[in-house]
Amino acid sequence: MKAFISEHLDLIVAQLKSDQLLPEDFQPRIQIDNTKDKAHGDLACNLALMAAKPAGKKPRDLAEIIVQRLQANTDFCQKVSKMEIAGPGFINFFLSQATLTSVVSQVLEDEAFGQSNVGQGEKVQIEFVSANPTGPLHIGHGRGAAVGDCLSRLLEATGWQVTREFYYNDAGAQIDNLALSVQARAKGLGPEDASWPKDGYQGDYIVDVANSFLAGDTVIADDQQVTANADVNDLDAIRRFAVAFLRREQDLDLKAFGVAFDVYYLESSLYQEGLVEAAVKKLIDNGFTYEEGGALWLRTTDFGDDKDRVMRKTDGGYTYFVPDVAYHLNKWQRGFKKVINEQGADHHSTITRVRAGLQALKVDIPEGWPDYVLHQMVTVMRDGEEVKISKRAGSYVTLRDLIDEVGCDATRYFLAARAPSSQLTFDIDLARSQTNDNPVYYIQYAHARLASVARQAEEKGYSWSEKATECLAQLNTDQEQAVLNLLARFPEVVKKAARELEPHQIAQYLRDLAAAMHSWYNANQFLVEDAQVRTARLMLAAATRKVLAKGLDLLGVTAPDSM
RNA sequence: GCGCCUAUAGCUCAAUCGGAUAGAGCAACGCCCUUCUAAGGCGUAGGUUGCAGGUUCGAUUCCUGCUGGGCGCGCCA
Repeated sequence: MKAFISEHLDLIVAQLKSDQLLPEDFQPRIQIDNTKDKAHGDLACNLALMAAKPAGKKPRDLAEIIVQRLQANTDFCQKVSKMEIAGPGFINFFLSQATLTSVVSQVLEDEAFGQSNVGQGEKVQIEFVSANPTGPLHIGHGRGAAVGDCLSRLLEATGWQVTREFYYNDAGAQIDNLALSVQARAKGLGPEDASWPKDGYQGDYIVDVANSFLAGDTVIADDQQVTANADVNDLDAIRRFAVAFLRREQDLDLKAFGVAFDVYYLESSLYQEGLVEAAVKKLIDNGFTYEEGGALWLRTTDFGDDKDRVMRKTDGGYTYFVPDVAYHLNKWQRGFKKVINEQGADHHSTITRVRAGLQALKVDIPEGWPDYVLHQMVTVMRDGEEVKISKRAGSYVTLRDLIDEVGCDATRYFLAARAPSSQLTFDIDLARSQTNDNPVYYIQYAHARLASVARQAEEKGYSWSEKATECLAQLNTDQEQAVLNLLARFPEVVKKAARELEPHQIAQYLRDLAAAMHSWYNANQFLVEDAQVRTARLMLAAATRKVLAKGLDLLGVTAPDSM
């Protein structure tokens, strides 16, 4: 509908230009907004405000001219029943009843309602979580999982071909530390012993890994199968087993969270396939490196960094961002013109380095590539006190804890319902309480109520057809109009959330829609005697239920038929 | 010291690439279950949008400078 009005306004602008009321070079970005206040109609436009100065007229006078010309168009007036000039010069559009209710049949008939083709089938890769296999996933990973998966769903809904990818370091110093820690536990040592590895992982899960290793267990993860040989002196075997064990554990957590990946990418494979060496050679050949103090440096300051960065340490090993550059070159070469990295804001300093490295490769990668979505830190509260997140201390709140205590739906909703750029306080006590403090229940309850209405309509033999559009004129209460307006907004909300990479906009929308539904439910009885009214309400109820379910699905939250 | 994020009602958060009177939930108070699920609804109260400037018809939004909070600033990842 916005597009419809926008097209007509474009025509008006063209007319005004040819009538010399507007300068030829005037290029307005015509903005059609949803109104906050119903008194302002359904949609509002600021064209007269934008064009007033170029036209040399008062905004309200110009608005008057625009409205007159629109009123001359009968096609337009069929869809827009009334126009008003308001405030400094807004033009408010009141949609006709037929226009307002048309969304009901759209929703009921179009299984793809809300979807669009903005992405035009282009490939996009979303890398998220990417936790190292040194322990169970913590709540920060949970936020990454929730946001990353919702972004994936949003982009799928807007016509992109999405690859979900998980990258992990299976070979670095932290993995050595992991292996040493497991070995120490296998030998019966604890953190209190003198020979306990320096900075060893102290969490209880290390004991589990050690016991499983000693028991000769077999674990399967990421298409690899590892059987423990129970030899506490075989550090290499311990390393392989520990990585597989923890990867399996992480995958079970992610599965319980409703998140699945298409690709698991191992840092070690970058070395095995020579991609790191190839990238380094290219950087050297391109002249962006120099040797100093026995190390090899990349001149990242050429690309906006505040100082140059070491690529190859004096011990011959590469610093972490070098394989990162090789990895992203590989992403590019796999044909991903659009890549989104969802990661914790504590790693934001890598962005400049990776982008600098990619530019220095000189392979025509665009300057701002790839995109990043950074989520801020999550603070966990329990019993009114902050629970510290520390991977090495082993006393952090795991994603598994949350899923077990709070439930998958509520956890996903809480972690995705806030802007990623905002810090998040996760109050476990609040989230796990079975009271109505929990906003996800509010939305799910709206869905369950509508499902219940549908059941009872069926029991009473109140059948209806999706084609009964003539009944829709009966939808004239304030509450029904509010629901209709919100339903019509759904496609643009999905598009906007996808464009701005902000899943929380969906959560916000769903809350609004649920609120409108609950108000309606309380104000109007659905299963009334009047067949016309009843059918209209059942149709709107079915459409609302469908959109609630679609929205919840974008968040990865279930839409229960009863609660 | 430098970089990124952030500051909105008592609390947790929204606010459409700058729009009209800044909105929800929780907490507080008052109502509504003989009616399709009260995990609900209706109403009241609650604000100098951290501070000071600037840009403009219009600023929570953009710019500058302060102040407070978080994260980062390693030949760790």
